[in-house]
Amino acid sequence: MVTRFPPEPNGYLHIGHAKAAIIDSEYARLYDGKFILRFDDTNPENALLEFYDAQKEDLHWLGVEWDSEYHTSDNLQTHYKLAEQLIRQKDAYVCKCASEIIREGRFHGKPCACQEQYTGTTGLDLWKQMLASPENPWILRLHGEMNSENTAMRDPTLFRVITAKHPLTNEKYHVWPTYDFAGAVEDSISGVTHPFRTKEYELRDEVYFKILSLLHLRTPHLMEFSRLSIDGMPVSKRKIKPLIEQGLVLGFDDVRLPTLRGLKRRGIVPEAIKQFVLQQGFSKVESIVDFSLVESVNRKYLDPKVKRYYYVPDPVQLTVTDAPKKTMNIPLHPDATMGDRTIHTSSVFFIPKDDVQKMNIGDVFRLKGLYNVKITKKNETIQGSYQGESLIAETAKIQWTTQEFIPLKILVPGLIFTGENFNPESLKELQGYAEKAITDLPSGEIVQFERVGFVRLEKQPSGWVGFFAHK
RNA sequence: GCUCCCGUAGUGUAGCGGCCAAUCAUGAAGCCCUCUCGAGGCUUCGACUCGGGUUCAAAUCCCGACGGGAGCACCA
Repeated sequence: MVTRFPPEPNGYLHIGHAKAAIIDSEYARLYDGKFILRFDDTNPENALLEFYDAQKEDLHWLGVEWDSEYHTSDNLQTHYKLAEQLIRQKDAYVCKCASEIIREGRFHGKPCACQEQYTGTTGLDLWKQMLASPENPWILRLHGEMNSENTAMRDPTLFRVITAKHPLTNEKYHVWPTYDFAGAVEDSISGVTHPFRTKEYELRDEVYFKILSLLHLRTPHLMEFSRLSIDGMPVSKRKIKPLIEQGLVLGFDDVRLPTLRGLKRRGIVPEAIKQFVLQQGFSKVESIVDFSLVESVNRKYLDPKVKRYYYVPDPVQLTVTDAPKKTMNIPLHPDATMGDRTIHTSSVFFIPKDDVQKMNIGDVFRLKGLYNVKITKKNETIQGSYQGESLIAETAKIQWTTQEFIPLKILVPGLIFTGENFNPESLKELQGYAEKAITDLPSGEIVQFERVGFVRLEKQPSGWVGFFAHK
């Protein structure tokens, strides 16, 4: 079994690409086959040099590995030869009509005069002229079935002239194959046995098979699956680009976006994406998945292996009047092999306002991992008294910091779209104090802030910032 | 408008004619456990779009309706 993942190098990869890449690579792995990465760079107006590498980086991060890679643009000479063959066989013709005329003809199922005239020897001649000079902006069309009920079969375009400079071939070529032609031909000649694609291409299957059969090329076994969409997280550049341009999101790696870079930045791990995608299976059923499914899978990966720290949102000062000075080694995880951090305490602490509001004078709570405190005064700040170290059942265990804290802002992503509209409330902020120990962590580390959630920490020039992944 | 695809709990998914008073996950509720509101354990809730047909037997096959999605580009 040979599969392939054929992205167009025109942007960063997103969860939808991930689904395709994972399905492709997993099938190949399952059947001990080969998996090819092919850049479908047949439109120089779209392809951008930076994205060849960016997409590879994204795939590496995802944990998708391929056996070989190449660019469709490497093979244009082959495509030209095959085109010639079709023209010679009178299965393709040069069409000089304006695009509106062509559109109308296809709509009504009526062929234009070019179909008869510009094929065979005459067609070959015109084709050569197309190749010779971009001054002849004609197209090459398949002689399909103009009266087919499947509109994709009404003499689709096979090649067109594009003069934009291509990131790899520069100005060497100006006649480029369309998706229909390039996709079919490349799948076939590169040895792909099972090309998977999303089901919006279904109507093009007939074109795909027709092209290959006219060319007497091997026919792969096409398979379709549905697009993966996440509720409130659109994937289309059409929707995301304006947001970036207007400065509403930070970039393609914004934590609210379902791009691989956005997900990574938010603290979603590749294993979770993979498992999530595999869980969806691949059927043709359209579904709009809830992001909570991703969160749940991710949480299960993170929980056993991520260090736990204290973060106090909306801190309120607590002074423990008779506090013993202590030096504590508090474990970073119930799994003791993950080590601990040392905290020196005095009489001053900070605890979350939310918890303070729920408590009254006389209540006893526990500074988690430290000791018990009884509230004696409650104003702007609160005062408490030391109540010993032994665990008391049913007391609230609250996370805390000492005066040795670092202020930390945590960005909390929400759904970036509500229906068709940008959600201006989609990025909230948490202000609070984190224990100093997190500054020893490498930038990019994901931690669990107890009772808050999983957060990816990033060291920026202006200091540490947290990105909330999920509870 | 025309053509194609799809339709199982709130969400995602398994099911491919009898093993289905329908699987698993997620979610919600409750209990247990735990020095977290997380994780783990247990329990509960919750679905075959509708109407016909074929069959001894239908979530599974056929037809129709309804609902959703896609295509009708010189984009992939």
